Amino acid sequence: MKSKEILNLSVDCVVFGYDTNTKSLNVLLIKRYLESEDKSEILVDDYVLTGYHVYQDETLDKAATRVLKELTGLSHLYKKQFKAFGDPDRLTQAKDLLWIKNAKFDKRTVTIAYYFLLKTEDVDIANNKYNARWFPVMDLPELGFDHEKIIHEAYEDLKTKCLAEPIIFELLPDKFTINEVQDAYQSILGIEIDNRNFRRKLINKKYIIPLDEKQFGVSKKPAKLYMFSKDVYEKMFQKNYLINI
Amino acid sequence: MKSKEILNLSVDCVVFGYDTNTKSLNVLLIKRYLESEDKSEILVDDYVLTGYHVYQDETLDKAATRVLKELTGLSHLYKKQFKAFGDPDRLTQAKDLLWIKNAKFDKRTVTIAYYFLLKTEDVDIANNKYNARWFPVMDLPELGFDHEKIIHEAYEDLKTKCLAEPIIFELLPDKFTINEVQDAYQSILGIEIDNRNFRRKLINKKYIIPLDEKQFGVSKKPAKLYMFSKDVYEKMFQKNYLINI
DNA sequence: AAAACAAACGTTAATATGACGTTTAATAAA
DNA sequence: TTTATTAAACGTCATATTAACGTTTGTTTT
Repeated sequence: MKSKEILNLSVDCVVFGYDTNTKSLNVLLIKRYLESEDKSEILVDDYVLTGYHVYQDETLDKAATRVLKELTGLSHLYKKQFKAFGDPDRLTQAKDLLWIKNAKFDKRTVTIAYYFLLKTEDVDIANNKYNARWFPVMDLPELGFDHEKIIHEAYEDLKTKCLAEPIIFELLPDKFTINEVQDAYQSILGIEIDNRNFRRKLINKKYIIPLDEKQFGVSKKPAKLYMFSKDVYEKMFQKNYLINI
Repeated sequence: MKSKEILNLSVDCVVFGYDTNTKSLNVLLIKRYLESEDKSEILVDDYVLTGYHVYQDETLDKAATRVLKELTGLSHLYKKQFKAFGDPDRLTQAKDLLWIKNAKFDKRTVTIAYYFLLKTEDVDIANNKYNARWFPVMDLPELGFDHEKIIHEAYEDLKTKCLAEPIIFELLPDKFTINEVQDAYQSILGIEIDNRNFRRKLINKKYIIPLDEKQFGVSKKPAKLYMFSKDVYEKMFQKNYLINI
């Protein structure tokens, strides 16, 4: 007979926001700050991902979408369920013991981790009820629980997916320059790319549509704007079975 | 305040076994057969993946490894946690209702799904206490619960991974011919590959080591044997940041 | 009008791929 | 013992892609 264990089931959302101006991939985090009852002691003072208990009759995907909506006000973003974290001691390490003793998490908590892709500018950070803040993925603050690990695994998955699918455009504005795409790849993958080769490669793609528009308000020669056509991409697309080992 | 819900937490294992002789990628399944108490009715008669409740103090990875060991007797195989399935109604569709009414699964069951890679021949199927059987992934039997979906998603993930990492060798014997590798790719990806081009490509890899050995017992010109050196692969390996969109 | 500079275009060699034809070495049949 | 058969293994060539550079163009700023 199976023993019934009380579990918590939650989703956690790694919200990746790319900032075209600073060329930085950021993660949206909320403050976890907790004082002891007599206010003599700060129990925890760090940042965490947003996540929440999955409601009784809710699918995992819906729970993640709900959490994201509450945090950012946004829906219909690129979403990926990338890993479940459910080791029995995952919330009971080191300093988090204090939090646990506060009886919030007395049982194993399994969290289904998702990541979302958007543009940093699309989140109205000033009016955010959770006081959420952006942090560059390369310069994260002190993180609670195992959330640093979760972010790290999300980032690894994102990097792999960037190479195989045109999800970079989920991170860029609808109209972008070739150099902005290059900057995004460079920043996210941590590599240098030759501009001339990259430009040629991108312009030759049928689903990169040149617009009759240029940047304006820039202090040098303004660059031509392009857009990504998901439509064209999907229609022309036939899986490229290149064995790249 | 969070409502506490009783949950079942389980792991499910998609065991992929490749058969070099039949050139078939197979999945290891066990029979689910259940009669009503008075034996007047067959409640369920189909196949399912092996899975089990995660023990109280067990990590998810260990639970999966334990289930695999009990099923196949094997350890140290290629393993990947690829997706969590936890929708509230996932075990309560159609005919599975009978099973549910039998009160085995009265609550939401979240399952963390893994897949494993091995050679079909490495499992001693005759002495398997669960009466496990191999089924070609392209010709699966009637499956219980949402296990067809789970297998399908595992297979899709495997195909993607095959293109980017040399995991094909997890499915092949230690010593193999070039044509056996080609057959494996063709069978798994469902494509045709030109033998002369494929051979050239593979032989040029430093981590494909030619052996001073040939096949024997074959009725035509015996082929040269090779092995894959994970060691060489990892040492020479520097991530190939080819943006393939 | 000139300087500054990013945007945009161009060149060439090396490498990889795709689509084929040919030779070789083993067993099986004559 | 020779010959046929067949998969293994090798070779060729045209095209495509990549890497590594140099050059020109078109704005804005001085």
